Order: sequence, then structure tokens, then C-alpha cells
Amino acid sequence: MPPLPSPTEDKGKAIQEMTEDDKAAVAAAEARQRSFERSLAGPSVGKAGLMRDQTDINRIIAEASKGSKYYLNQVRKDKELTEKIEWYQAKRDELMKMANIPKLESEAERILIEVEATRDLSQTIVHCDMDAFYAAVEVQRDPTLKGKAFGVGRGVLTTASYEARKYGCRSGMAGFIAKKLCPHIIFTEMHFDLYIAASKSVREVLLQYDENLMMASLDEGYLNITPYMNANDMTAAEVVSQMRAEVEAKTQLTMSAGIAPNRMLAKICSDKNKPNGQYEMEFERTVITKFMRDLPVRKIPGFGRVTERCLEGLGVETCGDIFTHRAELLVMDHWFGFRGLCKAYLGIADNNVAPGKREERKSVGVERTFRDKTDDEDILNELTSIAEELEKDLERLQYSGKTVTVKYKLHTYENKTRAKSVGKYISTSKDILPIALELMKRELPVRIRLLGIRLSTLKDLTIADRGIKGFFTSPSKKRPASTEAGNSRSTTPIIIDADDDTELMRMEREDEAEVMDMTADDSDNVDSPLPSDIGTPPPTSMFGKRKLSETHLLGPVCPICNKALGPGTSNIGLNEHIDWCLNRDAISEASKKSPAAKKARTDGKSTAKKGRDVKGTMLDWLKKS
DNA sequence: GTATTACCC
DNA sequence: GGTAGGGTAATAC
Repeated sequence: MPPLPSPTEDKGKAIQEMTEDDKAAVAAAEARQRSFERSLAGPSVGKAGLMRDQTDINRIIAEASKGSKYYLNQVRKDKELTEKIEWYQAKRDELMKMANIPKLESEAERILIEVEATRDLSQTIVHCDMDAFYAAVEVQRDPTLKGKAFGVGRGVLTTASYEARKYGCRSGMAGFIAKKLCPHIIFTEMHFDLYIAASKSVREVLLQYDENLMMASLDEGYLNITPYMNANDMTAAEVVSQMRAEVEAKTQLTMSAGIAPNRMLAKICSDKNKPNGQYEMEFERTVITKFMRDLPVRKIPGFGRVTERCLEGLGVETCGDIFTHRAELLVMDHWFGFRGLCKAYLGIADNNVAPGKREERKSVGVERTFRDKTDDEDILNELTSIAEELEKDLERLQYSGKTVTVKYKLHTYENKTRAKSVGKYISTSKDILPIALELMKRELPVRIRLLGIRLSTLKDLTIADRGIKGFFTSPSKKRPASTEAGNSRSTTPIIIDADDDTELMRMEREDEAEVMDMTADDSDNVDSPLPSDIGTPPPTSMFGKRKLSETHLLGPVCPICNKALGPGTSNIGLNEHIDWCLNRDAISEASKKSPAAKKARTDGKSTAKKGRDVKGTMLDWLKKS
């Protein structure tokens, strides 16, 4: 019998013997593991409010995934991301070391004030979101599902019923993982035609409240109810209550809604009292900024898992942290888009609501996942079948295009794309397939689990291509009145397959990444210390082999102006350049090297030119919430 | 124009 | 054993 462990060998003692550094390392490793498990759990985890102990759920998911190729791919991606974050951190430290922090902060505040000036509280925007839409429709199809934990879709869940969500099942989750979390879960097939029909019913109701309804997908949409409120002398809450009641009466489906001055806030609000609830944001600057302050950045549409982790690496978890870290974030503008972050912090975003236009479609594609294929003939046959399906879609949707992109996913889950453009618009398998085959043959041999073809650089075939002769003749094709009664915005004569509501939906959709698209308005800001191309999410190519070899070829690249400084530039030379770069733009004006630069600055159109007292007031005002 | 990545539902 | 498919946009070269 082994001796009893002596008191000095117990765990407590072992921990005692750890140095502070050891403890910190253990804590960091655990945090990293949790972070990785969170990312494994899927994109929708963390977006919606977590209900139970998500950490435990994440652990079960990680356990179930372990060892699979998918898991290994996630490990690889996680490693890359971790390196990227470390790169950002090093970059930040390097830049901050030589920066004049008070100047950076005042510049950041100047930009915040500029962004604040764009706030518009005049429009009442509503985001409508059907509750577990596909699942709710499935219950109507098969009432025995009512009250049960079930998921819609095979392989991957497109929707989980609320009962299944209690166990941690989420949309986008692998079916077998859902089964681990909830062993009694039931799976149902998708019935797209039913969702389309239900969506159409919902849309008909919503259109009565705003004829410019913007559908973001089959189950959600944005409205601007300002005119309706005025015309009917109703409050926003009254309008939305009535609208939701009307939707439920007509479809027996419940809907949640958010009311706010812009689309981003409305979308966040629609989640607040889900399911079957509504939430109205007060149309008051201080209330909005207070709301944003504690909001995790991940909640903002367009901020996904990767951005979340990158920002987390810079100490930013909530929108409030954006202000706290404004100096670091400004210096990292090129990779994080400082103005976009400002908009998130201030709760400012687009409030335009307009249906998407048909001619705005960018691509049509078909892709399929299957069990690993290695046989060349199998692969090319699959490609043929995909091309035929694509032809049907193009015919149905009435598009042709010039760029063929073949996409495949290796058995390791790595994605690849190969593209080729041709001189004329094509739309048939006869034209597309040879190009796709040519692109794919060059890749053989491969072991793949997915294959797809996408056609882009589109031409809308429903726009009559009338030549100079036909210019004055009225177009022959009219939009059927039945599809979109009273859509006065549509000036282009187009024809829509009245039965194809999926297409309609897509057409009405608009860019979801509201806060990230803030590029347009600062091109004339000569005074800005920022590179002109702001508003860019972090590219992964900023580190790693390619960039390193470039550094060898081109010399170091200035992180401020992004220019290569030429081979042989020393670190000192680089630092001098960066210093100049920062100074040039008056961030480091206080170094007082150049009175001329100071003068130029004061003469500029900057909001900050009035000096310290005004700035101080502005800062207080910005912080106030 | 091509390839990759992030993001959304 | 097993992790979708339809898209959009941005970036670098």
C-alpha cells in the first residue's frame, strides 16, 4: 500500500509553491481554453443572451468535437488567430511607446465629436424578427412537435426550438453535437416552400406599416414607421404592438421587435424581449450611450467571433471600453477602423430603410457538401451536376454573368477558390461547365468534402437591353402588381417571378454590417492623422509568411501610412519615419519641434482648433451618459 | 481580376 | 461517423 500523501504533497501546497507568474500562466491558459471552447461552440453562441452556464455547455461541445477533422481545423484557426492577436498587441505597444498619448486622446475625441454630429434621432426604425421562425412553421406543419425539443435541418441545425435551446442547442450547430447536449432532440427536414409562404404573409402585414420595408431574410426586416406614426397619431410602441398582434392573428406566428433611431440599435433591441416581445430604446442621446456602454461588442451586427477576440486582445469587451481605449484604438485605426468603433460606442448607425434592388445582386451560386471525394471522375461529375443546377437557378432568377468561381473545401476543412472571367455574359451549363472543369482539373488530385460554383459580375436579364434605337420605347416588362403593392421606390422596370419569394427576400436585403460601413464621408479631411482608408476590419494577411517576405523585399512598412520604406531601412530609420508620420499629422504636436506644423493645425478646419477649454467641455459631454 | 477572410441568417 | 448553403463586403496583390 502506498504511503498516504503527506500534507506537503497536496494540491493546496502545490498551488502555494507556484510563483505568481506560474499562477498567472495557468490562469491565462485556462482563459485561452475557455475562449477556444467558446469559439468551437459556434457563431451564434454569445450573440444571443446566454441562458445557463454556457461555459459548461461549451465544454461538452468541445468534448464531443475533440479529435475530429473539424476540431483540428478549429485548433489551427485558433492558433492563427492567437498569433494575429499577439501581432496586434505588439503593434499597439510599439506604436503607443512612441506616441503622444494626450494628443492621441484629444484626436480621438475630435473624431468622436465629429461622429456624434452625425447622430439622427428623427426617424423611428423598427426591426422585426420572427421567433424561431422555421421551428414555429414546422410546428404548424406537424403539431406533434409542439412543446418538444427539436431542430430543423440535417447535419447542421438551421433553427432550434426553444425547448432545444434550453439545452444549449443553437442554429448552425452540428446535429450530433445537439444530440449530445439534448439526447431526446428530434430532427425535422426543412420545408422551404412553407417558410416562404409564411414569410410572405408576414411581409404583407409589415408592408402596411412601411411600403419601403426592407427584408433582411425570410424572418426579419426593417421598417421606418415615422410616417405611419404621424399619419395615425400613434406612438411607436402602439404601432409595433398592433403590428405584432396583426402578424400573429394572420399567421399564428409570434414576432419580436425593437424600436430605435437606427437599424443597428433596433436590431439589438429586437433581441431584448425575445420571444414574442418588443423593446423600445429611448430616443435620447444619454440613454443610448449609457445603453451602449455595457453592451458587449459582439452584440453589434457585423462584429463576429474573430473581431470579438481581436478587440478582447486589446482590452475591449464592451462598447464602453472603446472610449477607455480610444488612444490605442486610434493608433490601430488601420486594422480596426476607428470611426466604426466610435459609431458602436455612440450607438450611431444607418437609419435608411429601403428595399433591396434586383440589379444589386452580386452573385448566384450552388454548393454541396458530401462525404470525402478523392476520385477525379467523381469530382468532375459532381461539378457537372452542380453546373446544371446553377443553370436552372440562373434561368429562374434571370441572370447571366462573366466570372466563374469554383470553390472547394478540403477534407481538412480548408476552403479554396479558383476563378476565371470571360469576355461575354454566360448563363448555361454548356458555357459554365468547361470553365469550371478547367479550373478544377488543375487542382487534382484532391480530397474534398465540398464543391461549388458561383457566377458573378452579373447582368440582370430582366432589364431590357434596349439599344440606342429602343431608348425611347417603353419597356415591355412590368413589375407584377401582386408582388409588391405600392413600392414607389422601384423606378427600374423589372419582372419578378411572383412565386419566388426567396429571391424577393434577398432583393430586399441590405448590408447587415451597418456600423462597419462608415467609409464615405471623410475623404476631404486632409488634417486627419489617419490613413485615408479607414473603416477596415483586420486583415489576416497582415502577419505571417507573406508579410515577412515582403518586409525583406520592400523593407519595413510604416504602420501609420502603410508605406514600404525600402529594403535596408533600419529600425531606427523606421522609428524616425513613424515619428514623422505621427508628427506630420499633429498627433505629436506637443513635441513642439515645428511651430509651422502647429500653425497649420490651428488654421485647419478641425473642431478641436478652439483649444483646451472647449475640448475639456466636449470631453465631459462625450463621457456623460 | 483573383484569392482569402469575416460575417449574416 | 458526423459541422450547411445561400449570400455580402473588404482586403491585398
